[in-house]
Amino acid sequence: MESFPWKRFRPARSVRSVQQNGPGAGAAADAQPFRTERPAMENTVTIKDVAARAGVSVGTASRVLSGSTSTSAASREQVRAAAAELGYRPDARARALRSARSHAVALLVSDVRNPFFADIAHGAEQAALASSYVTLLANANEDTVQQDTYLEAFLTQRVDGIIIAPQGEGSGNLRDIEQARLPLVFVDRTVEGFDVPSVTADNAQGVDLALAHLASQGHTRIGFIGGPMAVSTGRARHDAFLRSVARHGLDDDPELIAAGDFRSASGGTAAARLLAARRPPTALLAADSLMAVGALGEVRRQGLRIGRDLALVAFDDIEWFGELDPPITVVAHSARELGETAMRLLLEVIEGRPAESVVLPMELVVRQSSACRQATGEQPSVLLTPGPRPGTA
Amino acid sequence: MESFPWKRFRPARSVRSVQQNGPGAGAAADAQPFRTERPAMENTVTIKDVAARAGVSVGTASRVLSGSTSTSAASREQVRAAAAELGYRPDARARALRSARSHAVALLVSDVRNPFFADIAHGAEQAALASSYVTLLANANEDTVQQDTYLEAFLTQRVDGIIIAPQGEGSGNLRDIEQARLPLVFVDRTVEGFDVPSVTADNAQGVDLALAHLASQGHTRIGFIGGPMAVSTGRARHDAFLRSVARHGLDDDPELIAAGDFRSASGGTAAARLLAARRPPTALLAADSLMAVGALGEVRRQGLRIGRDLALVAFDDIEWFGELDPPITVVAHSARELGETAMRLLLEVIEGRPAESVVLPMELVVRQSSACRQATGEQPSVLLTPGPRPGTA
DNA sequence: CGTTTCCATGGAAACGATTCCATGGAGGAT
DNA sequence: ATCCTCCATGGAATCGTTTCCATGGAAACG
Repeated sequence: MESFPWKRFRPARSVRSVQQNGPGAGAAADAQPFRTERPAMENTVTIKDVAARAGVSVGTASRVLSGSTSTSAASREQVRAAAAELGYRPDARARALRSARSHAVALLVSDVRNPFFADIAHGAEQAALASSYVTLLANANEDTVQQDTYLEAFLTQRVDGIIIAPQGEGSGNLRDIEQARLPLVFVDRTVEGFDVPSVTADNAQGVDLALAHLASQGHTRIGFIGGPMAVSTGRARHDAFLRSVARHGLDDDPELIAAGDFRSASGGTAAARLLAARRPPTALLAADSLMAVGALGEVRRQGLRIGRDLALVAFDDIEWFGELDPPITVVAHSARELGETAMRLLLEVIEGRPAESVVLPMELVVRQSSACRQATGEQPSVLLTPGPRPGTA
Repeated sequence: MESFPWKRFRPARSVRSVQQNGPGAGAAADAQPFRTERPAMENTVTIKDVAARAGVSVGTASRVLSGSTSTSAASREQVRAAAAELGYRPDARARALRSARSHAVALLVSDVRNPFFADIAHGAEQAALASSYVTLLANANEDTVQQDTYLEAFLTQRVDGIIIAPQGEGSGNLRDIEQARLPLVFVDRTVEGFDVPSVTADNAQGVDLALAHLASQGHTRIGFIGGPMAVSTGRARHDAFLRSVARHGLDDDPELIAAGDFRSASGGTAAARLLAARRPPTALLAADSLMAVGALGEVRRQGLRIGRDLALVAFDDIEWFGELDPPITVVAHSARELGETAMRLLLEVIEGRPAESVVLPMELVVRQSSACRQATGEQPSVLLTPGPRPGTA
């Protein structure tokens, strides 16, 4: 496989595919094959070809193309032209192999299908792109084993750095990464005992904002739909809830606490459990948006109306939360900003600059789901007014 | 940088990071730096080290580790042991460089934040993982330029294949990919004139299911919230709508058609436009889930009730669509299956096996948003019954 | 017992880039 | 004019792996 002339010519396609999604009948079963004899990409133009065409050495070609050391205007032009004509595309693998820099970073979230993480991913990805890094986005699927599988893959792919929303305790590979001093940043979640910069939300503040808001509406029995204790945000919000309940002098009935797994179904079951308590809550705080959606459905199924019979506040805002009926009050931080910041931190670490952890403040966005004042409870508070219909900030 | 003994020993961390997300005040400003003098991963164990430790040549070590040709039981054991002890992790880049196979595939969707694509991504990713391929997931952001940027990146990263939900017409890089015969699969969308296997939904059938359902409820004026015409699914659903309207003898008033961009906000404005028509529709069909959510909000803002005053059917099911108020009727295909199938196809193409395009059938899931019979119109149809409250399939 | 076959192995080439090193020439200073 | 400096360049080493080729020895076969 030398620099044969065939590299310059593109052979006409020899076989053709089938069935360009004809709007016809359902399942297609006939098998006109789509063939590719030579599986990988053929027709690769290497820097050697470019150099030959430009009439310079590969060294010079490389210098021009990676724009490092000084080159003459003449050869610069020659090489550029040759590269353009041949449609040269540098091989990132070869480049990375030699220069110990892949310009690829990895982002491992626990579930892309969770809009919160999708936003994080989006933010991080855009930030990476702006610095011309490629992002390998992967999905731990809320599963420690899969998390480890991907970390292993990132390690063998020799990415320049990793952003992770970690599951559980530090797995073996996570330790390896830290010890190998591969640039690593935690986003949204952290793991105890890891010496790694992180971007997180101020969970304590967020819980406090939510409870202060509900307390000011007269609620004293507030149910908490928490996240898994294996995740740092789950723990943090749970602990913050306890402290904040105490601070505001609310009922600290253990029956008012239920745990979910950050997915919508678990929010439903948790809500059911809370509502079945001997003295049910008059307001709910969900530690995550998807669980809030689940709770919303369950509450409605029980014939209660959120925003009238029961107040609901959720963590994490989502684009369409304002479109729900009723629009849901949230304590939120911009997930996109979380992702962007994490990527910024990672790139700084990669470039050897100092990076410090960031804690983003949370913000309360009042919508109609928490418009109801405490009414069903036993302490008859102020007369029930329609409540100031809050703008949908 | 030779095979020095330090490779075996992990130097103690020399500097420490800061601030493990103390729940303290919001913005952290003090700057105890987190330093990484040696940016890339240090401490890399190569196959040479493994070979040396096992007392064999690198050739033998490679043969054992990649398990290709025959090796003696003795050396196999030696090499395995040495690799394990040293914590050897093969360098995927070097491996790919030599063997022209990276075991990485790329998936380019138009917007991860759209739950539909998040599901596709999830399905594809899991399928890839099962065949031990890594997935580079990227986000075209509904933007042709960014799509091209990522395709360029994939090309230089020398991925083994690409799955894409393409934007617009075939961009330059997309053509290059086809001509280079790099394995390529379209998912959900296609591009005219490309000779590439695809996995799509049977849009014509889907539209027809929806309209048949609405027509059977007595609706004759059905508003269509379409997608962008620059996207194949947008065009396909639009055309199918026109045909299906004709087939069922419904009103084909051009005022009943509005176009959005597959994001929730555009669904709201489209709904507003439709409802402002001289003779407004009694039912809406949205070409995408997010636009349906937007429409839902707008309709409610106008004081109408979906499922009572106005029927709504949407394309693409989402986990929490059943949790909305009212639960939304959809014509759906499993997005996860779409992703899985696309990945299966891609892997087949990569391995040189024949692959044929797949058209997945769509299914109607009746929920309450379409429970209302036509009532506001002028032709007094059958007496208004409560309508068979359909199960939430 | 001699010859052929086959298998495991070591050494080296190759993959496609970057980077080091030596060199020749141009230009500036003396 | 001579020397020194510096810049552009070609050639070669290198990154970590796979794969080709040659070889030595054991097994099989006559």
